[in-house]
Amino acid sequence: MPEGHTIHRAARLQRRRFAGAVLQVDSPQGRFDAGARMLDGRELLGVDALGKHLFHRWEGDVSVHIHLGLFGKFKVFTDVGRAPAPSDGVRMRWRGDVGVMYLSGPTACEIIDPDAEEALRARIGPDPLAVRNGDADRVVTTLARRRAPIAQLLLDQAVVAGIGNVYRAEFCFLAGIDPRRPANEVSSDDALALWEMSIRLMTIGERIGRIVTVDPAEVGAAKPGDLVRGDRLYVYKRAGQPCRRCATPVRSAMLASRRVWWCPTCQPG
DNA sequence: GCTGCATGATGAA
DNA sequence: TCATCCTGCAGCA
Repeated sequence: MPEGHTIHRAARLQRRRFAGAVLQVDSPQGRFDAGARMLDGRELLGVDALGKHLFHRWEGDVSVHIHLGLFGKFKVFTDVGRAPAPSDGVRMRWRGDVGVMYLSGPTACEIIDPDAEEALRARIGPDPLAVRNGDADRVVTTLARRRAPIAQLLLDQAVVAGIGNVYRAEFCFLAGIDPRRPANEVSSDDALALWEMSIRLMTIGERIGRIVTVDPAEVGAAKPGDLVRGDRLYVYKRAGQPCRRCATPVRSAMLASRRVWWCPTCQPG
């Protein structure tokens, strides 16, 4: 499910499997009929991701913008003959010699022109999975200037791109910061630590395809991929359960209409 | 079968 | 801050 690591992983896997292939494109659901007709029979040239946005580059200078939103999913089937029938909700389908891909539930699936793409990219902040020079400074500076709760800003895609509700709660835990603390009261060292852990942990998430923030050594595992469900996160959705570090019950609250979790002892206000 | 919820984001008020 | 859109699935009757 879709935080930035999911999108970047999807982009990488789609690139590997489908780039260079001529694809049959349609929209079983019908809501992308016009776009699908335009793409049908073209070669997919490339796939790239920025934050939670993904772009498909097609032969003939056509780009498609995808945003999975909360519900969107890509499903890829390697064995063309054995791909299941698409569900009613499949917005876009690809079929080719190399595989089959179904996209369902996206917030956005649209042909995008260069100007619109440029405008979109301009409002996306630094992406921990696509780091550029100056990104760390930009994030630290932005956080230092804003009074909104730190956890709220970590979800703001103009501030940092790709972090979602799971990672933001986990990063605040690992930094020892109460998620409700105003961002301008977070030290620049802590802000930098948040940025650097987002790079480290989201990179792991992109590689293994799931969110793991718990240090494997803490639960006697060798690597993040070995952690079982239930051991992978410190605070997300663990309200009332004991903190893994200090046993204090994990708390939760709504923050700008999204729920956030934290340990009141490890994350003092 | 129905209800509510979920790792997201937007536009109106 | 609220309503709305997007889909699938767990939990319940």
